[in-house]
Amino acid sequence: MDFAERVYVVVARIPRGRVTTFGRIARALGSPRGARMVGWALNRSPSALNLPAQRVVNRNGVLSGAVHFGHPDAMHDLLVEEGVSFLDEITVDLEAHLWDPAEDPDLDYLTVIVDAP
DNA sequence: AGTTTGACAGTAT
DNA sequence: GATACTGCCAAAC
Repeated sequence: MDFAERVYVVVARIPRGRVTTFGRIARALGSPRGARMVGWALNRSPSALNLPAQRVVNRNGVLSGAVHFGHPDAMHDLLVEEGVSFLDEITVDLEAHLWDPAEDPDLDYLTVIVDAP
C-alpha cells in the first residue's frame, strides 16, 4: 500500500457536501507535513476510481486544483450540486463544511486493513 | 544516483 | 494582516 493509495482511501470517505484540506489528510495519514504529497497523489490518481477530489481544497478553502477538472468551474459546479456554499467563485466556506478525516472513527480501522501484508 | 517537481502548510518577518 | 521563506518526501526522469 503506497502513500497515494492511502490518500485515495481517505478522499473516498469524505461525505457529500463536506470538504477537507490537504494538510488534514496528510495529518490523518501520519505525515503532518506531507500536504504536498497529497496533491501529488491526487494528480496521478486513476480516473476510474471516481474520487470526489472536488472535496479537497487547500487550507484557505481555495479550489487550488480546479485546473485539473478540465473545464474551469467544473469543480465549483460539482460542489454547488452537493450544497457546498462559497465565499467567492473559487473559495468554499470552510467553517460551514470542513470535515476532518482524523475525526473519522473508521479511519484507523481502514488503514490497518490496507496496511496489512 | 542526483535532480526536479508538486492540487501544500507552518513559521517568521 | 500579508508576504517570504522554509520544510516536506514520494515518484518520475
